[in-house]
Amino acid sequence: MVTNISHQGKGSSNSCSHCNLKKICFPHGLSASELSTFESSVDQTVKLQKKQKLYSRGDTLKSVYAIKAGSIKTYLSTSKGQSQVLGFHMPGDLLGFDGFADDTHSSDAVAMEDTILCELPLANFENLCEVLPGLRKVMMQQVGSEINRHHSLVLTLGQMQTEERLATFLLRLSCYYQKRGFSCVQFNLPMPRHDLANFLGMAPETLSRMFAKLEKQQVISIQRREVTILDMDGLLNLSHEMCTHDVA
Amino acid sequence: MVTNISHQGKGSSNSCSHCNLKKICFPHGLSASELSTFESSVDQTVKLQKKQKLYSRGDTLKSVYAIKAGSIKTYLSTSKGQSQVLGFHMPGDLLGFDGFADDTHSSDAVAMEDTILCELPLANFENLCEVLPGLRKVMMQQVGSEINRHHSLVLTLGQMQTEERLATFLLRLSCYYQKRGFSCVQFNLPMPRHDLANFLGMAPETLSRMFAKLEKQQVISIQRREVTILDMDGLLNLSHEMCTHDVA
DNA sequence: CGAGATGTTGATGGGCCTCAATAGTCGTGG
DNA sequence: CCACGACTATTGAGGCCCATCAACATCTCG
Repeated sequence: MVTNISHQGKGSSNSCSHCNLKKICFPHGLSASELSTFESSVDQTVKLQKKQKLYSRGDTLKSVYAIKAGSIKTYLSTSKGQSQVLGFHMPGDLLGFDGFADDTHSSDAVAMEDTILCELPLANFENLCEVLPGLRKVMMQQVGSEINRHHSLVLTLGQMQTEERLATFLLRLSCYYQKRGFSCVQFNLPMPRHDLANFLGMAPETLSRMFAKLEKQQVISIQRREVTILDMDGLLNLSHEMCTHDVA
Repeated sequence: MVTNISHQGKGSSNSCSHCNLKKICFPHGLSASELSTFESSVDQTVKLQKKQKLYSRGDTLKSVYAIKAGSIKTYLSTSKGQSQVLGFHMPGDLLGFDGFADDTHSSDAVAMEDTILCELPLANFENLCEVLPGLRKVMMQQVGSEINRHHSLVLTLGQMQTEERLATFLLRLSCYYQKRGFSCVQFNLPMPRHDLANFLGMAPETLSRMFAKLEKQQVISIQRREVTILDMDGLLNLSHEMCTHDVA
């Protein structure tokens, strides 16, 4: 269960209307009056240290979370000790939809680095849906985006070879950063090789070899976790996919 | 676009309160009064012939659908002509969540046999969410279930070997039929080998070999599309997974 | 500095894809 | 009723992609 999580009450920093993520986070699409109603219900901030869990499989769904800073990895575990990374989540992303089916989380969420999240308790959320039509719309959009991301991941894992999986991932990450105002040709991988390989359904050694292969083709250059895309068209050509979806 | 679809107005047969699927479909969890409000908005029935499409990638989201009879396959296509089956949907299942992100369908849906669906226009849906708290709850549950199914599929494709994928699939299908009151040890595969192999991320030949392998181990018997599970524990042992999720 | 975590590179084998041929099934029409 | 072709499914042979094992290099941090 969740223990040792640092909760703290609402402070001046916890104002959606002044948050620099408001265009991609929860409040996206809410009117000014709706927003003021909304932000008064986001009554807590959660702080996690690196490797600390936000929730585990089987935990009761208590809140929906938005990442304010840091990053979160979600994953499933099997009875045999295997695991599958489901996604890497960054500022502006929402977490907790995995618990909607039966109010119980079906996956695990852990902080990849020190992370701050905004917490919207489920009871507040349901009340807000009653009075804020815009929030219902936003929620359905967010849920739809999550489903689309899963679809893309299934396509990647089911049909692509390892090189194409990596190329596709890099392109999505590039788009993802671009949307948030960062460079789309140079960025850092927020996760270790081990996690990325697992996410992409391959062995870490294979991932390393594919990075080397892309470097040799002069499509990218990578040092440790810093990626530079040298040939965007080449990368697109390897991935056979338009860059239309969010990163998963 | 969708053409040649047979729409017909509401008739006596289109009553949710008398539908034998009401426990697993949309109305699940609605009160009696909510249900009567709800069913007056499900104003059409859609009939599809085998191989006819319900919607295609890029179509505007107009309605959410519930399958009344028949079965629907959803899939993604790539620019290279590849495709990935996302799911096989049967009576009581809902369709259309893939369009919530931007009111545009991101996948294709086609009838695997002659199929009848109940149609809930999006405008009605949004109005109903305004007045029916139970509907919002049900929708979030359904969406959560869909997300959980995707999670399981990602795990299957990302981590399992072909034999384990098939065993897991058969177990989920077994649970699925059991929930609907059918036999969990003998049932028919509603899809051809080609589609099932694609869904499970393997070549049709590999799928055929895995069926043969399971037969040789006397875990199942299969003739054409009729499956009989001979050794449920053996199947569970091969799949390394509890049977807790709906079939995808 | 030393230990553990992280990442790279090489050698080897196996799981599964591909290609090909055969068999079985279904729908259609003579 | 059966013949025919199209579709679906099975089975075999060969080879490649990638997992595994192992060794080494690099980085992080107490």
